[in-house]
Amino acid sequence: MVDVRKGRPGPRRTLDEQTILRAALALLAERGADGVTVRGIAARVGVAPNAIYTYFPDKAAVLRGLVEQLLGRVNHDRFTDPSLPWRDRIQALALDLRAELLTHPGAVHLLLGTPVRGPNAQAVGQTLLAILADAGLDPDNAANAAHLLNVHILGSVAIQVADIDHTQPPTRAIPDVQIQRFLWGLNRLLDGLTAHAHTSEGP
Amino acid sequence: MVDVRKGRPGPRRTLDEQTILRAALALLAERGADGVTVRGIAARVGVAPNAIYTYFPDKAAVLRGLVEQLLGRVNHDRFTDPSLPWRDRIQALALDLRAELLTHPGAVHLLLGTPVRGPNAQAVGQTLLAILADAGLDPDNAANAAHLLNVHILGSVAIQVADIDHTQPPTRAIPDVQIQRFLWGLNRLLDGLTAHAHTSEGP
DNA sequence: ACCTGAACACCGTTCAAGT
DNA sequence: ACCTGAACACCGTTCAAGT
Repeated sequence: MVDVRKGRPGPRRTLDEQTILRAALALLAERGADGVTVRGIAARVGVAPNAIYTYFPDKAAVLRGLVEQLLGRVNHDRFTDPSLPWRDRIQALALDLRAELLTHPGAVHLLLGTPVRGPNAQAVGQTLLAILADAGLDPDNAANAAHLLNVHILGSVAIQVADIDHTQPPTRAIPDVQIQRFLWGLNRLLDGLTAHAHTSEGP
Repeated sequence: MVDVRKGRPGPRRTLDEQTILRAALALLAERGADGVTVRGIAARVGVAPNAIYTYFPDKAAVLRGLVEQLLGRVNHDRFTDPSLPWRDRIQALALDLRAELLTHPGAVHLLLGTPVRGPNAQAVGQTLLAILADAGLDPDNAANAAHLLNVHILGSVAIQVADIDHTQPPTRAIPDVQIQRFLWGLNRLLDGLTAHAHTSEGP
């Protein structure tokens, strides 16, 4: 693909950030959060362990990139249509995020262990804020509500994952009770937001 | 202090579970979650690393004990008095738990990384259920609500801790904004529970 | 600039042995 | 039963060196 002049070795440019992050994501899926290892990633892409440090300053940076990659897989643009009821849109977005996090066991621990400030994270946050504005919340309340929803989604998944684990990654059995509890809580929460939005604005 | 007969070494019984857990708690306070190490605990109590395995089967068991120890420090009995408004009691309990978790940075990651099923954890859960029953929730709804509150408390603290870190453990600066957001969310949530309790029981 | 080999300072855990 | 010394199979990260 790229030009290979005559000498073989030297700066071979076999890697890039995306390749590393893909390997990390695969490792996360296969071996869980503890399986995401600098040495493991390096081995998977066929390189010496310290070669990773050419692309990332340290492991924490790799994990931040991994989380970003994960959030990029959530298509939040689907929920911007203001003609749909805002409750439905938030519920759908919450379910999507939850599902994406549950697909990669241990991803939540990364989410909760690393400050999430990348572009994809902000994009999801903006979508959420827009929906909440449609719901009639002023900016301050919308910010609080977005944080509250974040807490509920991440907290729910984290606790669910903590209670399972011990088993192999291919735990695909979908616990129906868990999703019911998640939705029950989400709806109580949205009830509370509705009530607050009504008291905030006049009759 | 203890009797030293003639031969010095042998089964010296210098340790017990409590001593180990106290050392682990100190380590958690001083060095954060990653600082809680089998070797570190052993060094702190003056013993070879593998001596710990006489009292705990593995590190995970030590962490479970540590979390239990932590939950034991929350005096939830104070909030059983049914003459006080249930909202106030839940709020006080939530603030207590939150404060206890924030006192030991990294404790939340242990809470979220390990299934919590010990007696102290169950006791806190029972107190919460009792208050929710006083609020007029039937057992099913009370169980869901207790879980929801759990999620909010643990999730809030986890996100807050994740956004700080990087600094030394003695970060005692109390962020006022964080507690306001925590209470705002908690109150939205309680609003939602109130609304649901009213629709559940007749007029 | 990009990669490797070797090393450093750590981990959790196990095993054989001593008392 | 309780503890130690030594070892195993790992970590993340750094450093000097090669191209």
